[in-house]
Amino acid sequence: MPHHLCKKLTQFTALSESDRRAIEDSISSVTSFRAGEDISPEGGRPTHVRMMLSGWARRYKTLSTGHQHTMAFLIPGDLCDVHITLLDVMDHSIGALSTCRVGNIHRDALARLIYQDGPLGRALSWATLVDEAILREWLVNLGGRQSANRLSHLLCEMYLRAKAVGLVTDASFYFPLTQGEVGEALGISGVHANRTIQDLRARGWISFSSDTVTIHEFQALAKFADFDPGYLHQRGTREAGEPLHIVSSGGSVGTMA
Amino acid sequence: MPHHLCKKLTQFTALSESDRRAIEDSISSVTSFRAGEDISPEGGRPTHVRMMLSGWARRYKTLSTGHQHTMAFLIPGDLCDVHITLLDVMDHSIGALSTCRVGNIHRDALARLIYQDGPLGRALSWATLVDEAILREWLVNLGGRQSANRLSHLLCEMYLRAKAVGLVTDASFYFPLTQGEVGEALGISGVHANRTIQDLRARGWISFSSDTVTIHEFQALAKFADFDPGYLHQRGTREAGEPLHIVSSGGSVGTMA
DNA sequence: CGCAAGATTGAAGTACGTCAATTCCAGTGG
DNA sequence: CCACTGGAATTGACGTACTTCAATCTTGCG
Repeated sequence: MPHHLCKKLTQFTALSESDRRAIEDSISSVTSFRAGEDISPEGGRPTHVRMMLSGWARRYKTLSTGHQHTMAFLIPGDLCDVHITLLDVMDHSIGALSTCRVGNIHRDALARLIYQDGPLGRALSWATLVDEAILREWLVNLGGRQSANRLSHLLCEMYLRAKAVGLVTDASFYFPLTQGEVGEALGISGVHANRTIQDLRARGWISFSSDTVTIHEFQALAKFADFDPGYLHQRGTREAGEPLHIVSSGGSVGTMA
Repeated sequence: MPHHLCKKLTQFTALSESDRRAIEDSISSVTSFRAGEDISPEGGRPTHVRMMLSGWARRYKTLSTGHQHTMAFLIPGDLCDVHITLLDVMDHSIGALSTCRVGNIHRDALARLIYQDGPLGRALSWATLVDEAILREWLVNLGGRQSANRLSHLLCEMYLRAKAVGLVTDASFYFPLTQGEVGEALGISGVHANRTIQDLRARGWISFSSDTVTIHEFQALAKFADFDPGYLHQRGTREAGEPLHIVSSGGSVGTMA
């Protein structure tokens, strides 16, 4: 069932049927979590790497003040604890933001896949490096922009990432976060997250309904956020001037099929 | 000459003489840069990975507003562009903060070292994962603490990292940054960086003289910063309750040999 | 000695935090 | 069908950490 991971990896390279099966076969079991539960706690020594099958999760740390800071959002197709193939101890936690199902892959099994010489190994390494690039971009986003631009940037990223695994329909995608959780990712308080969301909503660029965001004006959002999709290293977003998502001519990318 | 890298890797695993020679032999040339010069520009497609031999550098991005944000400091023993073994295009820049010498390693040569099955390959992968852990910690630092605590955290980290490669003498180490550059890493203005530094100086925890910092009270600094060295995954800082650097009893760690 | 870059200081503005009250809304039980 | 409930969203008022601008002072260095 790991459609999403395969779809994601396809951005980097073509996968053979046996590669797909190798991923499939590496999943030894599937576990479900409810919103708020820890999938993998800080200080733990997990023997298995998790693959997100459905739902959203977050990578976070808790400070001694009690504040929690989210470092990454994990959506279907993302791998959780890849580094524990070498690093033994979790230096942060993984928590479920919604009901979610995760596939468990033994660390040795993943190590065999990722360190093998071939398309699959390189594709998995690529995915890990992209995760790191995303982390760098979050750091810059946090350090260099103010809240409204920051939120715009986050939404642009999640939109493209969701799209890459086929989870965007009519410019809308599942977005199960409370405003407080948005704040924990942007480094702002829940109250200010609310005001920031209202700002973007008043501009007509986005709207929410229950657990779903809709991006009405991707262009405007991207420009406002100074969003350059290059860091996602998606096929077509960076190579030799073929701007797939950011186009200077008119037309809302958000409404593309 | 890559003493520093070898010393760093030794934290993770013992290296054989042939491993050391393999690293040594992989360096095809050495280049020097002056402060302010770009070692590797954003958008570039470098064929070589750089290894810091001497001096300090930074990993940074430039926003459209002109603001630059530093995502990492690179000191002797650090590798610069490891991800370009797979990611082709640099999505950020590497810039020299002081005069520095870097060794050039062809991306294919590094790939052979890092993807090989054995202690050296695992040690290099470990170093890459630690860099990522540092990045996560910076994100949390930026998002969750205010400037004085943030600066304290940064100084604690750089102190331990410098120490790990043998660059700390009597609680002092080379620190060639201007206050403006400190600000670019902490996400604050140069003016505020100045006031923040004065704060820590007034508390008697640190002092500067020309290009050198001295950490007078590592303990106090670490406590103030809520600094937990676990993320550095250094030998002895995390495993089975043997707190090497953070001890609850008295005595300045900063003055240890 | 003199210059330029960086460090320092002051004053005034702004983005965001905190606290606390109110409203909204989905789910639950009667 | 409705009243009840708890969590989340929203709003207002006020405090504060930081920014910006601009002046002055230090320091390294040719």
